Amino acid sequence: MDIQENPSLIDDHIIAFFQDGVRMLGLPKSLGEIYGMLFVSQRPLTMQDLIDRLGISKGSASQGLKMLRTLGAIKEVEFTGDRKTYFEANVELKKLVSGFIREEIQPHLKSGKNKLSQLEQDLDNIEDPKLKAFYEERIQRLERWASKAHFMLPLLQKFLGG
Amino acid sequence: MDIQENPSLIDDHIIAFFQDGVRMLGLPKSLGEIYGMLFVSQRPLTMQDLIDRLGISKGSASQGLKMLRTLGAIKEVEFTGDRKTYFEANVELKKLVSGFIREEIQPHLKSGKNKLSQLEQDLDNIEDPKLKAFYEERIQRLERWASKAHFMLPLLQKFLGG
DNA sequence: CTTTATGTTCAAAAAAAATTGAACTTTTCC
DNA sequence: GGAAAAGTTCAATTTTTTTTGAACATAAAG
Repeated sequence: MDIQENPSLIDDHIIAFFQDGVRMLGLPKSLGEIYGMLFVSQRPLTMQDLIDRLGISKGSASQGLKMLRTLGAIKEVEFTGDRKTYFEANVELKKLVSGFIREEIQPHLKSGKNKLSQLEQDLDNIEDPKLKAFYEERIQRLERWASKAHFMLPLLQKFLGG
Repeated sequence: MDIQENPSLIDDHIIAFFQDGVRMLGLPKSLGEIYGMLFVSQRPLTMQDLIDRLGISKGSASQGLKMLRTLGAIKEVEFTGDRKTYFEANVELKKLVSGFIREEIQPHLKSGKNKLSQLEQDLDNIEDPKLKAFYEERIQRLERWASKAHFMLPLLQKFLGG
């Protein structure tokens, strides 16, 4: 077994934890690495810190930080007399969940709703009543699903927000 | 605007709906196509039906059906005197949700739990009390997240199962 | 036993997604 | 102004995921 400096080992493990975590959510691995690194840091870090420690490119770091900001998963910290922007992790689950819902789930539900309106219009062009009844049932089912998904989001937030 | 046979048009729209739907869940597009096709069919279909109608390969169809079966999203139907296996969609949301949780979410949570045990062990090797306290707080936080995720699943099922 | 229909498997190909790095912009400092 | 530091952008590349299709299995029918 290797002997290794402890904080570095535990940091690696936490970063790996987030690498997998974001994978489950369908987000790129580098997002997890960056967030994990910030999560486990006692002080805010610059983009260059992340590049050095994680061995990722400038482009990845910049894009990853941008997306994490959009998701509300990190916040910027400015120090007077220092041109660099520092970042730290938002560690409240509530914020992470609401950002994810807003950026990753809502848009899908919205586009799903649009598709459902289109489907309702499609129905008008079906003559055969039997066939029409069948499609109506199916589309209504999809609408019930969409509605449940819609009403579940606030519940999710409430439950994870405490 | 094109004039097109109606059921085929609406079928395409429903199939597209599921193509996007599975994408949101991180599943391959062909799964959505196959499920959508079955969802919108008034009678069970064979693998060959799916290949012909969707224009996908035998391999895709076979693998897709296998995965949908594992997810509990479809069921097999046998007709006496017919060698082929027919498939139909399970259209109860409850079944879809529980299959997805079982196959796609639980394994991730399980592996996350293992990683957390490892992290607790890592803690033992940290000497500096200040540092140790910091890491302890972070790991505890992750454990609270994992616990919430764990307890949310039955809620999800309950809410979506009605 | 041989042929044909049905279905599975998996290495290779194709497609999609993530990452890189070089060119570019902006800001600060001299 | 111009040099240097910090950061962004995006076309090209790499990596990962999905799909294909040919070889293989299995089982029924002649």
